[in-house]
This record gives sequence, structure tokens and C-alpha cells, in this order.
Amino acid sequence: MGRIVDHDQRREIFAAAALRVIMREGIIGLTVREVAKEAGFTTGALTHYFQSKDQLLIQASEHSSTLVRARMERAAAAPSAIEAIRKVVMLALPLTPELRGYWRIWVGYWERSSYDADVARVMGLRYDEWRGRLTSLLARGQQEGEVSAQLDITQAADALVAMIDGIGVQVLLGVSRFPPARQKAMFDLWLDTVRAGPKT
Amino acid sequence: MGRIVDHDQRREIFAAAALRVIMREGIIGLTVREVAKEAGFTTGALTHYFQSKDQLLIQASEHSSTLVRARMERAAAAPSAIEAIRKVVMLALPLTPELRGYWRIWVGYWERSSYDADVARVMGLRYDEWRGRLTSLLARGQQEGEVSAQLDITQAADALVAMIDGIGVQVLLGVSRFPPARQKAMFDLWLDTVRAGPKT
DNA sequence: TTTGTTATATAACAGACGTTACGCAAAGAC
DNA sequence: GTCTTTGCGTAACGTCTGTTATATAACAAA
Repeated sequence: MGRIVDHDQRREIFAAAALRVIMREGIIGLTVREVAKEAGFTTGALTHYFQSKDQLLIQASEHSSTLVRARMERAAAAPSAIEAIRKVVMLALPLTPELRGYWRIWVGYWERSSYDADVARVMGLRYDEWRGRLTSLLARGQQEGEVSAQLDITQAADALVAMIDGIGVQVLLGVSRFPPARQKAMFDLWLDTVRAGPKT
Repeated sequence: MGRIVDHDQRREIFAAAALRVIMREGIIGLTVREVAKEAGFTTGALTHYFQSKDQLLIQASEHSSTLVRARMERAAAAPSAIEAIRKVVMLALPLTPELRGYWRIWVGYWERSSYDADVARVMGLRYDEWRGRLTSLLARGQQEGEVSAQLDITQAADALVAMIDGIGVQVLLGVSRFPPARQKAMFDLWLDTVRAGPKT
């Protein structure tokens, strides 16, 4: 009965298109018409898969986290915990144009979060995952002796998450303000406060 | 010739109203009509003082920095440099509802900065001032022997600025996520990396 | 082939947006 | 007093918004 298409796949197409629109024009430029056009459809198709613009916004956020999750998990599989942390952080920092595009998306969602409880809740889940990934890597580092045993890993993860977001903000105001080298220098500074002392 | 009013004062009234609107409804809710209404005027009056909405946005940002600057300078006058830094940071962290309101404004401007070069430029100036204030306090701390002499104060200021913005983001997603105590704990952690060792 | 259902396009809706135009009232200049 | 400039409210403009309604086309099931 009726032709059949994969609804989840369609929703992913629209979610990906929404992300591209946000990258290009900011979250303020995210309109139903523009997303549909970017996806190669019209609003009639989009509304068939999303009841409202808000749902599209949420779904797009979930899609973007799916995209990075695979890369993150591959990076986290590095043999040394410290090296894993480094690789994971290099995927998060706005070092390349592509990664800076993602930061434009995150900042857009931060803005929405400040007055939209639904978006805030979803973003909270993203950060729980992010913070969790870092804390478990730090815990692994402690077991393997690379990370100082008396370190409060929760607090250290908090500090790293905050610092990375802060870097993202600065880069957004202009890459020249915080070039990749300066970003990495700040990360190395954090790493020093976390490393186990030479020998023991 | 004609009745006379203080144009700068009028512009401040509208700028202050714009900030209140952003606090309440986000930067997406900042409309010419809403700002005029918040200020107790109509759009006819507002357009008399601002050629465009963009100019209003810039002016509002400048007004907000004027508001905090006075408090910051008073705090920076503390006898001890470390104490001055602490007081200044306590004015920046989203510790109270009022201060959290300001963070909603900043995040709104971050968002705009990512695709509006004019806003990005103005925000860049704000951050230059903010970073400059912290670096000069750190330099004072070094002179007075409170801050480690071999510290790279530029890098330390960068780290603090980034960390505070990162805290602001987390608090925006929900205060419960980062209560005042946790914010202060993170700041103290930074302070430890900056302090001169006991004695010398 | 006919029937029924789904996918998508087109179009309309009511409202909000930034901006511009216009008109009246207030008040300094003379 | 009149004249003239300015302050501000009202209203209109055209455009864009999210959403809903309707029409057409595609295809599975009978």
C-alpha cells in the first residue's frame, strides 16, 4: 500500500541539510524552506517527516553527535590513554575549517538553549557524553600510571571541557585570534597539570 | 529650533532595553518593535536614533560593557593582586541570576559573531579589554611576588578567559549542572597553577 | 487493472519582521 | 505671537516566517 521509503534515512537527509544551513548562515538562518531546498526537497516533503521546526532542530543536533561519535571512539582506542585523550581533543578543537563549521553549530545550539528548555536538555545529554568520555580516559590513564594518581579526574575533565569551549568561542570571533598552535599550547598546559610526575 | 533631547541618553535607554529583551527572549527575540516597547516608546522613536537594527545591536553590546567596566575597575583596585583577580572573576562568573542574564547576552553575541563580521569585531574588542585586564593584574601579581615569576602570564590569562567562558556555557544549559561552588572550585584550581610557591 | 495509500509539490494562510513614509505635537528661534 | 525644526506615534510597505490544506504522482496490494 503506497510507495515505501526509509523514514529514518529521509530524516537524516534533512538533519544533515539543517546542519549545513546552520554552518552557512547561522541558526537564525535555519528556516524550513531553506533546509528543504538544501536537501533537494520542498517544504511539503519536510513537514511529512517533522511535525515542527523544533523537532527538526533537535534531530539535527542528534545527527551531528552521531557523526562525531564514530571518529571519537576510534581515537579513544589509542594504546596509550594520554595519546587517546590527545587524539580525542584534536577532534574537538576548531583546528580545521570543517571543525570550525561544527563550532558554529554548537554555538547556535547554546544560544537556543538559553531560552528553550528542550534544546538545553538535549545539549546537556551531549555534554554528559563528552565529559564521560574524557573522565573514563583519565581513569584509564590513572590505572596505566600515566595520569597522576591523586588527581581529581572529575574536576580535571570539567576544566578541560570548559577550556575547549572557551577556545571555541575565541576562534569563532576570528581564527587569527587563536591559531591552531595557540590552541594546542593551551591543551598541553592542561596536560601538564594532569600527567603523573616523572617516575613516582 | 525644535525641542531638544539628549540623543546619547536616548540611545542608552534603547540599548538598555535591548539588553533586557535579549535576557528575556534570546537574541532571536530581539526585534525593533519589542525593544521600542520595552523602552516605553514606539518604533518611530527608535528609528529616529538608530539607522538600522544592526546598529542597535552593536550599541547594546557597547552599553553592556560600560555597565560592567565600572564594577570591574573598582574590584581591580583591591590591595592584593591575587585578591583583585579573585574579585574581578567573581563579577564575571555566572554566580547570580543577574550575572547569568548577562551570559545569555554574551552567548547571543557569540552566535551572531559567527556569521556577522561587524559583531565579531566588536566582540573581539571586548575580549581584548577583558584579557588585558587579567594580564595586567597577573603582571602586578608578579611584581608583588604573589604570582610565580616564571609564569607565562599571557598564556595564563588565555586559559582563564577560556575556562570562564566554558563555565558560562555549562551554566547556561542549567545552573544545577554547575552550581556556584563548582565554579569557584574550578577557579581555585587555576589560581593554584599561578600562585608563587610558598616562600621562594 | 483497479484500488488504496503514501510521497512530494504547490499554494495559501495569518502573523511577524525591518524599514520607510507621513502626520501631528512640542518647543526653541525670532 | 508666528515660524521652523525636531521628537515621536501611526500606519503602511513588501518580504519572510512556520504551519496547514490541497492536489498530483508514484507505487504496493487486490
